[in-house]
Amino acid sequence: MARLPTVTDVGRVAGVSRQTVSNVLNSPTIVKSETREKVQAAIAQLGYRPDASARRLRTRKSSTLGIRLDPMTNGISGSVHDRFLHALTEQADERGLRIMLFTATDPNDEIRQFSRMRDGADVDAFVLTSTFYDDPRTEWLIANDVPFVTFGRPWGIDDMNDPLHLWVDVDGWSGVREATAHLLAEGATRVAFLGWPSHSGTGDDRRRGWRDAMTAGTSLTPAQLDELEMATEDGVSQGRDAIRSLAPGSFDAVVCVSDSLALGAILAAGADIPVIGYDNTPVANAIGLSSVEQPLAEVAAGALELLMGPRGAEILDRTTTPDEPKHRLVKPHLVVRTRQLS
Amino acid sequence: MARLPTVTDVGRVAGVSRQTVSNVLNSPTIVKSETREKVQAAIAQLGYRPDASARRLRTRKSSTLGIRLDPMTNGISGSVHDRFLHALTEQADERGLRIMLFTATDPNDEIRQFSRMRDGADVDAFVLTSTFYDDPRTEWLIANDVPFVTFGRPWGIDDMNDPLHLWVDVDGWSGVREATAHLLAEGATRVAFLGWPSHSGTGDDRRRGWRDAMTAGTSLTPAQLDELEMATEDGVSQGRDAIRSLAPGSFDAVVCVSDSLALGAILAAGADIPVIGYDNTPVANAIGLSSVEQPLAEVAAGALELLMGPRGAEILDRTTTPDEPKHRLVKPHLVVRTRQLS
DNA sequence: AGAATAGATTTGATCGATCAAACTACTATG
DNA sequence: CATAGTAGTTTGATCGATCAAATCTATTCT
Repeated sequence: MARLPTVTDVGRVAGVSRQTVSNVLNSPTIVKSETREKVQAAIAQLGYRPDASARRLRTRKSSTLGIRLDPMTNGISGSVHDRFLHALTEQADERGLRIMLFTATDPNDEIRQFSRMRDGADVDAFVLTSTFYDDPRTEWLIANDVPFVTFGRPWGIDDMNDPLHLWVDVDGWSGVREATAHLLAEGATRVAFLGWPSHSGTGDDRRRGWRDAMTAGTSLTPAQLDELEMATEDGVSQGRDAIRSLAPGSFDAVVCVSDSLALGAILAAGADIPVIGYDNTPVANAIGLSSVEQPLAEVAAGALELLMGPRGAEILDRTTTPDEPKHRLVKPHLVVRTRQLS
Repeated sequence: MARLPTVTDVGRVAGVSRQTVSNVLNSPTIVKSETREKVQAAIAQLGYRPDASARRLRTRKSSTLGIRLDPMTNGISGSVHDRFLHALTEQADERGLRIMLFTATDPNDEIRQFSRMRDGADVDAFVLTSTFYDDPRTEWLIANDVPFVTFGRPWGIDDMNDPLHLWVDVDGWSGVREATAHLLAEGATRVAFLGWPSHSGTGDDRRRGWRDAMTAGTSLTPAQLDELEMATEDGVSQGRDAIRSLAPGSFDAVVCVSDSLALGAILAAGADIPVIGYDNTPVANAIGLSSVEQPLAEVAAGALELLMGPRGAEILDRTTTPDEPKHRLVKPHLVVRTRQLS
């Protein structure tokens, strides 16, 4: 196969220099429009594409985002990460960015990967998912001046407004609150909450949503709410066991922090008790489980906007752009379904 | 932040030339071991990492594989792609390759993306998933001399042994045959098959597995088998409706081409009828559904082996390596569970 | 001893693009 | 009229690595 055309080839055909070709590509406004058209015709004629590696070498930008591919420990909810990744890839492409994957066994390994990819000039920025308390990854990235954005807010309280930490998150509080209110409006009076143990920021946030809705919509006392509140690790059988441990008749509906737990709740509680899950996974769709849907396309768009500004095609240096917003909280919405199962 | 060290910097510290440093990295054997150690010490001391863009520009290799991220139209079975991607990323990393994602709306759009990424020297090779009859993508890649491997065999009969088309696939015939034989061994006599309409190569292959097992393990006539065979689009409700259309008592077990269909079958057939699914998705695990597990790590390893040879770190030109194997069929295995549902 | 050979390392050129500065042609200004 | 200014374009240098060929050194052969 013949050598691919270069800027020089295009220039020769168009009767201009290589730099003018480069200008047509990168700063079209400074080129006389007549010349620009000649060059564009030559580009089309030769089927020219800029060589990504050469451009990256010169500009010191890779136009690539790194993102860790989670191992599928999440079970059913893995599709959330998957859908987010898809949305991110699509929208990044529109902005001229590529997505590069990596894996890591634990946070420290992940930091090692950051270092590798960063030093190799492989990526310009990282997108992190599943942040947690005192996340060492974000500390490292900030300390080493590597641009990044997280899907998930920083859960150490002080960090929420750290201008160096860009984040997008879904307002789980609002989502669970809406789900709970929906159940109350449908006639439930004692909505149980099936959540995660409280070391999870995300879980605590969703729990507050349930508690606030219950406090506002019922006359139950805090102590009574405590009895409706359960915490367990994620999983179908864990959900089932948790609901079985409740006294029958002590609750008439359940809100869960995940579809896995919700599926377990359905199995234990039977057809008469309405259940609402979280994440709107394919399973929820399959069995007719109402669930809180995270607007992942919006999250992806938000992440890119924080990194690149509303329209740009370049990663901004956040230390020099104090006016840009630093975080974004998007609202999920409840998808109501009628049960197909049991 | 200080400029990152280059080969020249390393050479200065080690007291050798830049090319020797390069040799230590790329052809360690030609460097005297004493010198090699000095250079390696300098590399460690400076924390040197080769610049990926510079290397790629010079070598004309990106050390990157492109893979399309499927939209989650697959519902429950999306996790298969996800797990494959994870295994691929991990093993590619071990071989010094990175994985770059892209999306496409249809096969022609995908071809356009191939062209873009290829011309930009962004990727060296592609990994394709979900091949189908007369796939235009593989034709294009072969015609344009772009290395690739597919997860899924080419379903046009002549193509199966095309030495230019590298492929890995899971032996669905064997998986479904094993599943069917298992049900027969457990006492079933009339195992129904819930498959896809016959324009799908994968589906046909799995159907043959069931038919062969039934022919070998029962004395049912072909006409009787026809009555146990169903075809429908994928989905839980489709599976449920298909099973409901069978006369009750006309079957005593079901094998399905997917976990989605299997879940539908369970809902329709009730607790007494054993059902086996395919893909071993998180849902199967959650509800205690037996299912055929695809060994995706093996598939990923096989894909890389076909592209790069058993140990290499470079993509081979398959036109010049007639001795390397061109495809690989891996055997899935049945995961037996006891039902947790209904 | 002198030449040939292999082993180890260095030097110059190059990959394809962009940056920075220089140049050209033409207009505006005192 | 000469000088400065500006828009548009070109030339030389550079990013960091590897390739190809040259150089140097030690060893072997006739």
